[in-house]
Amino acid sequence: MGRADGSGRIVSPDDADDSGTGILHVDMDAFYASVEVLDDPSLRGKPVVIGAPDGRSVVSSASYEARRFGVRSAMPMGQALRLCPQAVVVLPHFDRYQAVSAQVMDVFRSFTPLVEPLSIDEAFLDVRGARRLWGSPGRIARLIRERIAAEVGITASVGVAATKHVAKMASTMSKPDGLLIVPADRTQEFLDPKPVRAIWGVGPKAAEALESRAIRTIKDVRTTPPHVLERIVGHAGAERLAQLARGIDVREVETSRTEKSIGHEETFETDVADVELLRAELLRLSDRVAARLRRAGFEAAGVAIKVRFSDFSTITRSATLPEPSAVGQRIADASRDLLANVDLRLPVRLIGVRAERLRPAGAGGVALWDDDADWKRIEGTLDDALARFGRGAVTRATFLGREDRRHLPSHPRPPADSD
DNA sequence: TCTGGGGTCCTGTTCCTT
DNA sequence: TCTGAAGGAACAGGACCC
Repeated sequence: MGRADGSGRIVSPDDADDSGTGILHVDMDAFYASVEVLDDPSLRGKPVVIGAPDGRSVVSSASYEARRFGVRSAMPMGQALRLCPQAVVVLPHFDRYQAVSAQVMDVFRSFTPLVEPLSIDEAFLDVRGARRLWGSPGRIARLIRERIAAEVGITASVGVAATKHVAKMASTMSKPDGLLIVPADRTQEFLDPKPVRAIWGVGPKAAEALESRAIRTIKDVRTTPPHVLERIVGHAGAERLAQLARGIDVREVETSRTEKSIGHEETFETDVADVELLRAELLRLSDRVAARLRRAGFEAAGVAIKVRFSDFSTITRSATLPEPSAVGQRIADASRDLLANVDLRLPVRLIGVRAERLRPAGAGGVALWDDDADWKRIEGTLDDALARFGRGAVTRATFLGREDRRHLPSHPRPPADSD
């Protein structure tokens, strides 16, 4: 979601050149706040702030009326209300946002199957194959904006370009309720004067590091030698920055994505020093994580916990599970073992559980050996296998994941030809 | 002013295996 | 049997995004 207040908005004229383009980035304007206004028209024109009005909450979304007072997403609610005391604070309704999001995504898919949802309120579209049916990318962008306004009742901003990165930058600049087209042969002139902070992936830290070395614009990035860039942002970062600064972005619009982790975390209303309370909270969070794993048909091979102390310092601890699981108690046991090795020198402000290295439940299976080193592979969990062959018959076992192999503790490596 | 909750990706370190 | 190098996996932490 955009965080700016809409000043400095740039939009394309109706007859704008869209040659060489084909990637759209569509972003709803102040999405949560817009949905609340849609559902309660008396909020229209008022500074609306989404979040809990008290405690330790932060702003999830703010209407453009609120943004004019300096209110931004992720700002502590107390600070937001000092900036804009007349703001109407509305508790979030995530189910409703999901439903509206699905409606919007349906509009996208009526133009092209190549839709990559980035989050609840934005997506990339590849419309290069939709020209014959719907017209040029610029025309498709206009149609999409019209249909979202007419059918859903909220506004969206759209960036049109030859690549995902430039399309995303363009939609951000056109906000709110705008459309900005960057024809392919004007990409470099579009990029060059922009601040480094405008590059997707350059946050406050990287921007400060770059600016302290007089690298302030994208043109500066483009003309900085690779080894200098690498010293500032690391190998992978330098390579990515150098490419994006030249308008090169080879990433395709990906229609399917598999989750890599599922987690829950919670900030306590007041800091907690009681270990038993922390352990109880880990069980509750583990149950929620496990339920989501099962719903999604996944098992986790690893578990991580996160502990944030009263001074806001944060640590994480992670471990590999004895075997992949989607059972709350197993995840909770592992989480509690991890917590036992944390130095609880300060009261705890936040605690979280995350299931990592997800794999389809039952996929991969296990390989089992008997004493003669004959081995069999079966689908399912180790428990399934032991039930089938008997505990005594199995002397060695290993999980056979799709991309990796993890060994049971105290079991040796499988034979070299075992896969 | 006092910092949510959901994630992804990258880097450096350590440990294990070959 | 011991040692060291190389490579990979696991782990911890941080930056970043919405």
